[in-house]
Amino acid sequence: MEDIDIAINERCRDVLLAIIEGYFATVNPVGSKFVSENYHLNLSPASIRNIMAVLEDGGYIYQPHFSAGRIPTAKGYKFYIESLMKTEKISKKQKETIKKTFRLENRNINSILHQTSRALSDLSHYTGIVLAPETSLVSLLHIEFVKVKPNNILVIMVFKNAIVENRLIYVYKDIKQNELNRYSGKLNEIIEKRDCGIDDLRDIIESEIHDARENFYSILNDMIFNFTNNIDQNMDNCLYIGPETVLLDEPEFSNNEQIKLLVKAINDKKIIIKLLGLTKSCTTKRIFIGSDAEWSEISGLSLITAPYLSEDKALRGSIGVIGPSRMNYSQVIPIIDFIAEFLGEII
Amino acid sequence: MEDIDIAINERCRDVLLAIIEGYFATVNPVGSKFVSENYHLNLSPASIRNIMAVLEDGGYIYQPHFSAGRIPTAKGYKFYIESLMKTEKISKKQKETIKKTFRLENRNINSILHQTSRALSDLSHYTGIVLAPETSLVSLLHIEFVKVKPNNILVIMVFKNAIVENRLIYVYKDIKQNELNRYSGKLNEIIEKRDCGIDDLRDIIESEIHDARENFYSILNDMIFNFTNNIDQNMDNCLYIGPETVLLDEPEFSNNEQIKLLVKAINDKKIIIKLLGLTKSCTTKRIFIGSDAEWSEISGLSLITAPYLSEDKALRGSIGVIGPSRMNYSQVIPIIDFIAEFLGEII
DNA sequence: ATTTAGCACTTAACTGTTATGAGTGCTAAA
DNA sequence: TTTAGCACTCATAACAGTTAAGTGCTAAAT
Repeated sequence: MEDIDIAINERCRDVLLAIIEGYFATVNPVGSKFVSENYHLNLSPASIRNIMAVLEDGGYIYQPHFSAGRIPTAKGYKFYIESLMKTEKISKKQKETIKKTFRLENRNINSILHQTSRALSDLSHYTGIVLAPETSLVSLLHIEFVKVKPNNILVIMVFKNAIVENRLIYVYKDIKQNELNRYSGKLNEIIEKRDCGIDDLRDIIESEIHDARENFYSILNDMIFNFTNNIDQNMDNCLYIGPETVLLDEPEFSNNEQIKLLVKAINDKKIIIKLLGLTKSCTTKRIFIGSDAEWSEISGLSLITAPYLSEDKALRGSIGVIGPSRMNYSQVIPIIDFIAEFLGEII
Repeated sequence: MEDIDIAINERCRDVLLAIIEGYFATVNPVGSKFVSENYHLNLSPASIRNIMAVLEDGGYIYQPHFSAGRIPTAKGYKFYIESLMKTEKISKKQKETIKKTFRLENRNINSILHQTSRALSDLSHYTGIVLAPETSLVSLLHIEFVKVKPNNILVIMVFKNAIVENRLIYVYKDIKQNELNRYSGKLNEIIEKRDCGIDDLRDIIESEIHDARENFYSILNDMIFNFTNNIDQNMDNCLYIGPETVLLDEPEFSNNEQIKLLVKAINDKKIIIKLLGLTKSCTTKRIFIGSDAEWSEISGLSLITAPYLSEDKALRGSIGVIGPSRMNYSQVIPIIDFIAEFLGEII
């Protein structure tokens, strides 16, 4: 299985490009005759076969069975994307259309992310995904305690990026709303004075408000414990996935087992979160190709991801598109790049 | 296609029961010989064939092709569930286990609903779904305005059922946090005095606070417009669906097209919301069987739903389980009933 | 030194035939 | 009223044969 290191000359590149484009067009293994007839390389099938043998040694293409044509491998796709493909620039008009699809007024972050995943799906015609930014590190803007019923207090925390999180907590001693207001007032004072995240706040409280009542401590403990503890739970909410059913109709998923793998791969949010998470901390886009080292679970699918970053750099997440490996990279990649940038601007 | 009205006597019932149970066990069309040999009805295959012909005329069973055994129809399943099946009671021990799976402390409603869908999935071994209760009709408990940045105000509304909703709105005139606090203080006074939902509040404001500044009106207008306008959007969030991939491995979905239909049916949330919505306003459970009048899109699947109702009757939603039509109704139904009741208690 | 034509070979996919087995409906006997 | 017997239908699997696509290799041509 180890690829032989081969020198890829001009002719090799041409043939590889022809195979990849031919495969994109027909979704069938591409043979030497087909390349010779449809791409004006001025080479006979026999010559092309020779070159194909070289490309196969190099690990760029493979044969599904002995007497079949060739199909690009993950390595082949990567080479294509990096070196062979001509990226189409996204037109100004298209940019305007994208911007229009976001109704910007009166939005909470939830619906922006939702809308982003839809925009990605609509424009790429594949499945758009959006990983929400982490909130745990963002500074707090406002805290509110609301007594819902005896012993039940709703803790609402507003972060500087307008994200609102809330938890209902149970306290053993009943506390009046008035008293709760005093607590929250005190905390908001602290927050206003200095920039602090949820963990910082806890430290500050411990070191500064020694005279606080016990209640106060227990509420805060519960609150923070709960927040940090529920992150894992919230992971589900953090992922916005567009319609996966469009992928089902792609010709490579005509086989029974392939379909099941596809559905399972997309429903296995853990893996997708892992892959998108890898991108989140990058500065540039990444491409995962099915059966690749990083995404070995399924072949035939590709995931293109790009990070986004809010202007104040407090918010960091990533977006992506899942499609068949033979998707139209030259169109999809600029769309993702643009939407990632645009999303960074508006959040 | 019209079913002939037939009298179902004791023997018919026995044979139908045998066919249904046989089909559940083997997932294959059930023939007369099989029934005769495996169920001690003391009848020869030939007699059973005669009875089968009657059941087929009545529309309770059908043949996939001429020389095949019989499979229950939707009508057959319904008759089985209503008249033939012995419902297993859920044991006290099982009840305890269910209760334990809910960690009750420090929860927001989101995670409770999430957990419910998981519990449904785990216990039934199929796909659990939960439709969140409508919030638009619930009374308000608390309102808060937080200035996020110039011209951007975050509106947070807490309802009496501890549900928190928030929207970021844009206002043309910049308002200081102090002034916002005065506004929210005023609104909270009103809310405290009388029970009112979001629409009521608007009416009260219009008729009572004539001296309010223009800003105040415009904020409120935006806020309420946005809330009522975004309900449709939020529908997506309202549905919690358990793992659908478990259904893929059921033997009836071995065929290519069937799998696609299955995935599409489950991903088409509109239909599921419609079906669950039908149940929400009912007082008792309902069962939808695939290819039925109400759920014609897919055959082979069944949806069992039950409404839940909070103690104060303010919250009304529904839960359900999607599984193959030959699922173990006698076990799944009591589980759903119990969880629906339990969920009503804890929210 | 390349390139290519020619040829033998491999494989998947399709075709047609046949056999098998499961299950039926009907009729006549018990 | 029940059942044994029989002719019939249809799906499925197995088998052999054919076709078409595509390959690798070698020897001839450029």
